[in-house]
Amino acid sequence: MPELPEVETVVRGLRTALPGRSIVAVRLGKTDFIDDPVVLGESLPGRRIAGIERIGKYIHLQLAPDGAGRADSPSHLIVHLGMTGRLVVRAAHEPAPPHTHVFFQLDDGRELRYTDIRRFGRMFLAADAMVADLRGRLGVDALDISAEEFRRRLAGRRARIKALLLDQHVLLGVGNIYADESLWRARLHPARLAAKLSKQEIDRLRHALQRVLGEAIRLRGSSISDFVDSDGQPGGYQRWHRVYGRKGKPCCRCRAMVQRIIVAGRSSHFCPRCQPAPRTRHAASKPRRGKLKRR
DNA sequence: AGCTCTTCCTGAAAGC
DNA sequence: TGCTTTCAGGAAGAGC
Repeated sequence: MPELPEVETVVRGLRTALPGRSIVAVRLGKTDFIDDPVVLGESLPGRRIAGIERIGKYIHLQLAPDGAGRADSPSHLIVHLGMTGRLVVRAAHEPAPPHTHVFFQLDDGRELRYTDIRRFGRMFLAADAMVADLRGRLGVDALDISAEEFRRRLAGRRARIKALLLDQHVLLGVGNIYADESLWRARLHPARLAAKLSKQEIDRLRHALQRVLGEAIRLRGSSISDFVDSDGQPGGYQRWHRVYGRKGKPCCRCRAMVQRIIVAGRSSHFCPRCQPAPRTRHAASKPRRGKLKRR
């Protein structure tokens, strides 16, 4: 599933292939994941791709100003890969895999293709203001966030740390795999409440997070089920997962059995020995004695 | 504020 | 063996 390292890998690949190319034609299959497929199909032909960047898990294709004089046409194509989305550049004559729903025919005989089995992805055209709005609603990129900013965003939050790591309004780019891997590395239980983490624990978590993300980018992402880069190649970081998908296997640090529980509605993998569970109020509280307050 | 549940979707894996 | 059920999850919205 594409998280920050996978999206970064795709963006770097697209950057070697797309800038300077123009979109000649657009062919669409199923379009229920596209905000306005008609406008997308009509306004992209003739547009030149100027650059590609990553906004969290979003892929942002910047389009050069419209040569046809339609000055008001949106100049940003935003793509979110969801769970199973793939953006691949291929020669136009090569057969496309099943569930390929968008074909951007390029002026060099190749095609940028969007394939998405489950169609959890999103695709839309955006004007400048919409991109600014998107950025404003989202948190700070997990790779860039400073220690101070990370502490500030977790301070006083009574949510579980796992929930906050996944919350794109807090931190950008982290999904289930890298949340679990970072928490293992920082030796923090996923159900710990953010407000109860010490400064040292928060700093340790940020360090673990950025290290895990950096290593994953170096290995071109994790391919669990569907992920491939813009050349169609899988990543390599899945071989280095320490807890994700390792339920029942020994912890790489202490040999205790890796467990899987649901935290914040997400399956969470952790080592019960390295990542001690928070004290629940239940277990800690003494039976109530004396008179109960009337209300 | 933050939790749980639901929805979207398909294919793999588990269960019978 | 072959069918049915369950599960996975990013994000948003509802309801509590």
